[in-house]
Amino acid sequence: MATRTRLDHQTRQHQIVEAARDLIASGGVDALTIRGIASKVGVTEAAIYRHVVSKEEVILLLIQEVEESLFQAISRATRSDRHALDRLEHMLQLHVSYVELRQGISFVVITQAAQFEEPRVRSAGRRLVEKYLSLVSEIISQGIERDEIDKSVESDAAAMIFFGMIQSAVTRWLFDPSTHPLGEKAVSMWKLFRTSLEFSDEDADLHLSENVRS
Amino acid sequence: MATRTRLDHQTRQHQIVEAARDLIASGGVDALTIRGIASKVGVTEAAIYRHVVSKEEVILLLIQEVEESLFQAISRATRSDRHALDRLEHMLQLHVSYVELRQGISFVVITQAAQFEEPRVRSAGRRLVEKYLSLVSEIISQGIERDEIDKSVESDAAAMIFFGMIQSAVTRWLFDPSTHPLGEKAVSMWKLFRTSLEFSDEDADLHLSENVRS
DNA sequence: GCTAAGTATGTGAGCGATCACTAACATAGT
DNA sequence: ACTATGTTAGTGATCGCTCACATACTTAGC
Repeated sequence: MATRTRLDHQTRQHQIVEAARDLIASGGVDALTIRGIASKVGVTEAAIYRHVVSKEEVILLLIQEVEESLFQAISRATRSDRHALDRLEHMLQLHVSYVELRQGISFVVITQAAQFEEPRVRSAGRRLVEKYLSLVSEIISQGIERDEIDKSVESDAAAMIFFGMIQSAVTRWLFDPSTHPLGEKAVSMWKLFRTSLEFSDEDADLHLSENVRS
Repeated sequence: MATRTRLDHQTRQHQIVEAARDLIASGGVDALTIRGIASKVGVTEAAIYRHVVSKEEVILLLIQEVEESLFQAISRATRSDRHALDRLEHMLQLHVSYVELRQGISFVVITQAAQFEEPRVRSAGRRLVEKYLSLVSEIISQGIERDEIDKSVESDAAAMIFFGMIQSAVTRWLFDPSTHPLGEKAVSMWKLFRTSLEFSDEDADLHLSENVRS
């Protein structure tokens, strides 16, 4: 028998989450099985349960991992103190790159969890979506305070449109990646959407001078 | 034993699709089983297979039914010859009402089908999404021709944002219907989005944004 | 420093539940 | 008689999960 490799708890858990991510990315949620994870990790099914109490925990860990890596990926855009519109544009671009890199399992996982029955999975998904929306909404609110975004804009509605742009781009991209490149669609949508955040003409002179001065 | 009721093929197929819709609406795609359908229809499992060759056919019939009923529901908004922006607003409102009435199984079904493996289900989902986007895009193009919408608007990008607004509203609503009423969210997003379609003093707008942001 | 005990990580086998689907047979409607 | 619509009773596959047992690694007593 080949030498049985023994790895510690933490490493195995990490491998499990990674395997889970791969399985979903390649075969959808239906493909996420303990058997499949065991096979990918290279151990038996029972061994998986040494490091995870249930399939539900795998999903929760996966959502947590998605949350951490996504916010890590887009953090570069959020923590700068540049113009709010630039931050949003950068954030959109980073998010799109993240989805491409991870084969679409960021919000796909979540929206599917939306109608899962397990209450914990459901609320984990909801928390992630709300956290994301809050982040976008916050950037917009700051932009309004700094007179970088029109003050008539409702930040919550704007955040939802932002979120929706990603959802629609990803949906189409998942159906046919080659004819609907994520990046290009995102750019053209952003080009249009940003016009609704910018100042309208009536206040143009006033705000222009204010911004230039500062 | 109670008298066995015998119904014709067409009626049974209709019952099957309706049962499938209910099952998904209440328990997600995982809840869609032939057993569940049989139970809801009130016959045995084997009887279902008298009217449908496979579970895949049930899904295809369901997508077809969603397509027909959705386009029927929003047709009132599209065939009028009113202002393009009014048509879009009306369409959004009708679509939202439709989703509420049908408990969210319009695009939820579809986006989940996006990562199904079955090629036929996949392409049926894609066809529906593309058909919807074409409809919205067409309205916008007409609006541009009639000088009702700014000619710098890319109709495809605008259609995707429109589609995304529905997706994000539904996603949030599915998580928590009471705190995120579909109609209200749609209205506030539309209020914002329509400003990017309306005419603006393009030259002024363009120069303003460039000056401010560089 | 050696060894015995204890613990963490593995395996193989299998349990009960559920899935989509089918075969053999029954009976209602034409 | 014939066909369409049912039923009962199963099949094999797969699922999440568990149990009894094996072995690698860590630690404590001497």
